Amino acid sequence: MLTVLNRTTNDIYTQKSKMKNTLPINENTHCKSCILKSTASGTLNDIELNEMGNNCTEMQFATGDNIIEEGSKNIHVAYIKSGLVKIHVDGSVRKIIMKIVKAPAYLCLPGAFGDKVNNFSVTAIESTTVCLINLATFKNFILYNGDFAYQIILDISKSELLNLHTLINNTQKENPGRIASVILFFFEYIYNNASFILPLSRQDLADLTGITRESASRILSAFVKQKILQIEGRKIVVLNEPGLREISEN
Amino acid sequence: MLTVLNRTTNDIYTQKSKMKNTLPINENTHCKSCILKSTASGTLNDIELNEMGNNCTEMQFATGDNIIEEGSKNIHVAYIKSGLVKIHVDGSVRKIIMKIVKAPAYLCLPGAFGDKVNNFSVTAIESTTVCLINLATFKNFILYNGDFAYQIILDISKSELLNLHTLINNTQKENPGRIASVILFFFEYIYNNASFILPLSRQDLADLTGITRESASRILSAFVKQKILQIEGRKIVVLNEPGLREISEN
DNA sequence: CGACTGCTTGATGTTGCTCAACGTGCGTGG
DNA sequence: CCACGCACGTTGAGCAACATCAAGCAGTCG
Repeated sequence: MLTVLNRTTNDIYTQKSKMKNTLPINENTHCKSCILKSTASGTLNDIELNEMGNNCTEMQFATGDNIIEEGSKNIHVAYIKSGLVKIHVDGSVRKIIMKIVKAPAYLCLPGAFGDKVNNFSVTAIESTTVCLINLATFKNFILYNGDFAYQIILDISKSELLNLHTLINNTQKENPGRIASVILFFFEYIYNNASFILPLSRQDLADLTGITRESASRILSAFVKQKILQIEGRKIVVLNEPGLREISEN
Repeated sequence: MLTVLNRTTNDIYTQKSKMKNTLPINENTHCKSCILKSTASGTLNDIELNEMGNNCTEMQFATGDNIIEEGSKNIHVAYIKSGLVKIHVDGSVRKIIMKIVKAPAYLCLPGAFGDKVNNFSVTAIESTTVCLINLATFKNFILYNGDFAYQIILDISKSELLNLHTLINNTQKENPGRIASVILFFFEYIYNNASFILPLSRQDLADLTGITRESASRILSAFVKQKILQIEGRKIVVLNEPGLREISEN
């Protein structure tokens, strides 16, 4: 059963392996010695960790690679050990980027349990390492290890409170405020540095904030004119953080 | 410990009992015989149900009564047995109604576990019966009953997938589409009837869709002119459902 | 009766989308 | 190799959608 599952996992990813750089690193991962364990996995004992190792595939994705495809069957829980991804829905007319998630984190846990198929696509926006854990194995840990279950609930809860901010950001603010918030998010939360390379195109930035590409571009230009930002392609330097913060709060 | 908790619960609600009609119905609720149990509670055995009964207060709220106040300390899990509520955040400038929740349902589970204080206010918009369950008791069920934990995770997951629709509704649609979606929501999901009394003011409708009171009013008037709706105060009759659906899909 | 709340409608200004033009870099195929 | 299509980025002009401001109306409560 375990090996079969592992093979299934591989099959899926070898079938569509026109992707470059997308290779399983380790089919029988040694979760026991993993130093990037989630808080939840920290509650597992050696036997459970061994079982997790037997039912988990670690994979490496390059920038732009598709990690999870919307509509595909839901047989894993994805945990990102390192890297950065975007979670998005690609509608016919417009795309929406739901959020940017940095490692370490579980991806779309509510999606994994709420539905049989994936509700979102996930794409790497930096080089990213992912553990794909067999959903049945994961469910067993929830059923038989209360501490694990509790940590998972905490994890989902916290991530949902963050979603609230996205919703407020995208419904209550004018466009410059939305862009400012996203810039601050990367500054403070992702890179913790006033100077960084934005891992998103202008189109992505627009999809993340629910505005058009043109508006996003114009707003960035305006920020440069106001000496709030310095921009060179995707390289951004925040020159006036208080100013940016004021705009983000509208 | 159990009785102390129960007394604490009561204290909170007697202190602020300028509210009319807000009375604990039953301090030692007989959860065992409750026919409105949640799926999660269905996994509890008699001993656990008895413990839940000892740590849970059932209360009745009238329309307009505040059930949970934003910023208050988080010591219960709220479960609505019957009725209808709005979950909202009252900002200084604007209010946001996050969503409308009908019984039976747990309220803001992610809020209960993700933070020490409540992130939202909850207000009854129809006569509503609520069970307030001691948070520590609830946590124990998660820790020691895997089936319960799993059901709670399913519950949170499904509710979060619904939140996605809210987000899409409020970011991807123009104002008439948002209003149309809300009308359809009450028609199909809440009342299952083309004719109903909207339990929201125009202001609430605006806060729920992220638009202004005036716009909401104008859009409703337009729908009447187009013979899509018939409106008399808060009474709404859907005359042209396909038309409404088309607008809601933009 | 006046004060107040909830609702509606009109006039006006602003925001931001759409359309369009133009430039750039990249990959593909002749 | 160049020509071409294509995604990305920037900027301008015009227009539709909305918010804001303002006025007025009906119902309610003290």
